[in-house]
Amino acid sequence: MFAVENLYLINQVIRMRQNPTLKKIAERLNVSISTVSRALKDHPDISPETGRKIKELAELLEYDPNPYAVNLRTHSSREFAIVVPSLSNFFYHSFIGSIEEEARIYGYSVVIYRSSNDAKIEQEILKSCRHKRVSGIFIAITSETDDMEPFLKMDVHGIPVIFFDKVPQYESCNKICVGDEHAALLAAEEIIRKDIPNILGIFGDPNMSITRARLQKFATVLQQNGSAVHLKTVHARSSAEAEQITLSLLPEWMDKKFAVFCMSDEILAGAMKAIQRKGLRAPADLGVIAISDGMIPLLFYPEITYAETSGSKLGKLAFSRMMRCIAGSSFAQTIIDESKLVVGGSI
Amino acid sequence: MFAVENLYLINQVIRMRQNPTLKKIAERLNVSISTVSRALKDHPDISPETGRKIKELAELLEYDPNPYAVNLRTHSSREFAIVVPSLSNFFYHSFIGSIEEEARIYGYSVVIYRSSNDAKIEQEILKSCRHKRVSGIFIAITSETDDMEPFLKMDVHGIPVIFFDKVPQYESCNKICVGDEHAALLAAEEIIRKDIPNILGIFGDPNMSITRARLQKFATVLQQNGSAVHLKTVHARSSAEAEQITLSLLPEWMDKKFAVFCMSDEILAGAMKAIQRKGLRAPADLGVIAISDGMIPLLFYPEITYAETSGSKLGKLAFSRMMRCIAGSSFAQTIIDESKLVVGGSI
DNA sequence: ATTCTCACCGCAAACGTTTGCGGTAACATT
DNA sequence: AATGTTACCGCAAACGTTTGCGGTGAGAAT
Repeated sequence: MFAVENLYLINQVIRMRQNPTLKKIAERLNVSISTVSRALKDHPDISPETGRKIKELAELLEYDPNPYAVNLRTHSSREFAIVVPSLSNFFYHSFIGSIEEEARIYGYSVVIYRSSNDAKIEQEILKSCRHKRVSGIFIAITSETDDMEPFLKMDVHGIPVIFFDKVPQYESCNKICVGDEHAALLAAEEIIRKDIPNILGIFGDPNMSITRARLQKFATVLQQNGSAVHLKTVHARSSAEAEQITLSLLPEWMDKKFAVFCMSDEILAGAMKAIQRKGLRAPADLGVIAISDGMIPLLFYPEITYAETSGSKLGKLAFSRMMRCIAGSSFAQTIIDESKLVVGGSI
Repeated sequence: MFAVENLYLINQVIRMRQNPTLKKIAERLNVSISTVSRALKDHPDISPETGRKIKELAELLEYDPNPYAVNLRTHSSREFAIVVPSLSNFFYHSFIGSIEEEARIYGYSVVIYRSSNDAKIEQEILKSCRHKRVSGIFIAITSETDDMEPFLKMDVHGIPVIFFDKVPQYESCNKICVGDEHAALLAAEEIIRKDIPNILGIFGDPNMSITRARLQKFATVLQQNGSAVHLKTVHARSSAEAEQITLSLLPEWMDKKFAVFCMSDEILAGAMKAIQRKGLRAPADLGVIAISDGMIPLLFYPEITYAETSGSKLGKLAFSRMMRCIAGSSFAQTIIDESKLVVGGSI
């Protein structure tokens, strides 16, 4: 008596614990597993009658195919990986958010990896992606990544790789980048429009390609403008350094009409701190303009005018490129996302 | 001749494309699959000699077990899920980062899901987690989540759930929360220490438990302090609303010695905009103090004094709780993370 | 009555692991 | 010489799916 009750209980528990499988549905309906499998995907070989019954029961039991079994059989994971150097960055968040949104629609899930800007960790992540047979990889590489071989290996394994934001030099791969030149152009044009003669341009690490691109274009546009614009450029490797530099430079600019240009959010944060510290206010005492992902500029009053580099737009572009790769397009392409000027009131 | 060459090529490609498996290693070494499997996990039944050879070859071929096959067999995915209402939030980033870091050490990977604060999507995510048999779930629930049933279902399936930050009322589950009361206490104490008689307290949506907790404690501590502190509390549901309210209230406070308390980063951002707009400066014109995750306060000069609610610390706590659950601890616990005061210069 | 179509369905192998169980030598114990 | 022990290793089933192929019965065509 006790034993029977016990067994019943155990069965109950097992029933509860286990997800329904094809086999269970098949047994309940006295058909074969293959029939159930086919019915669930509307295979023409299945009669309408049988199909209906199977689908009804599957619905009732909340059947969902076991993704691991499916993958083992078909090698398709319906899972994307996004690899970024860091998560503390508004740009990547909006990128991730945008990919995630699209992926949901197509029934994919998204795994997010953080390389901590460490090439070693990046390698490990790539390996794990290979073994997990992800459907595709979106990656912003670390600043020290120089070996393309792991990425080519992905290709051999049939896993498409879309580089975004931080992309390698290597030509024939899919890259989706921010329009560095275009953003710099927009900022420079706004400065010219406001007719400001003196510019303090604060840029990032001169070794980064993004710095070179933005600086070069920014300088060129200002120079091309007939009137003599005086541009002084400095480099800061961190927010704190940007603050320091700005702080030490501000005094000598105070007697002229001038503006500060910050090439990134990080630098903007530092520069704004120095500006506040000196008790200055835009746009009365100076102009401020930046290239930004669009969060920091909104924290100040007046809001900072900036050329936006939109992560979510980049995400959409990257995703559609990815889908094309999955559909079989083997051809590599570099897409550059144009920027747009968001006018605050700081210049 | 051509055919032979062709075949060779095809074989090459196939060799390249396919990850090494137990079977391949076994064939190369003329041993059985079981032996390889056991050797790779140092099973005592395997002779040192055989073990060495197998491990060497496995190393050479960069063998890694196919996670899908392993899961199918063992039902262990070594994969955690983190579910958050939104990604645009510094607190969640640092939480995610911290979980991810720990997980890497233990050989787990992390999937991040975003519920968009929508209970429907949250449901779907949970279902997908169940079917993927994730090893565990960290979740900050949406504000509309009221049904505990899906979570209990997880338990039945043997998937531990750790609630963090936004947790349900329900008693017997694992919750890791920010010490709302403690943070409010720290802020209030600092205000008392600075001997400021008038306080404008800006709080969030009065229906949120977090608001109630912070408000209640904050008010109580101020009241308990013998000297008569005047506290006016207002509620804002967004950054913009906080700005509006602050803007309209500031004029009437200008003639007194006062401070603004912001219960969150969102509100702080709005309030600071109003303060800048009025041309006021802390700490000369007014005091500013907040409860924050620690990013926004650093953008201003002087930096805002705040009681920190650390996502990364919460992550560490949540992770160790998770590991204990996986190890078999069935007992539920609520952990509250104490806050700490970070002194800027705004009060 | 024989053959041909078709619509419908099941068999069985395969994906790559893990693991209980059983087997075989070699050597030590009676 | 028979038995026991020990160290090593392989067989085979199972996890849940997908899919090529072959089979059955019913009706149509010859």
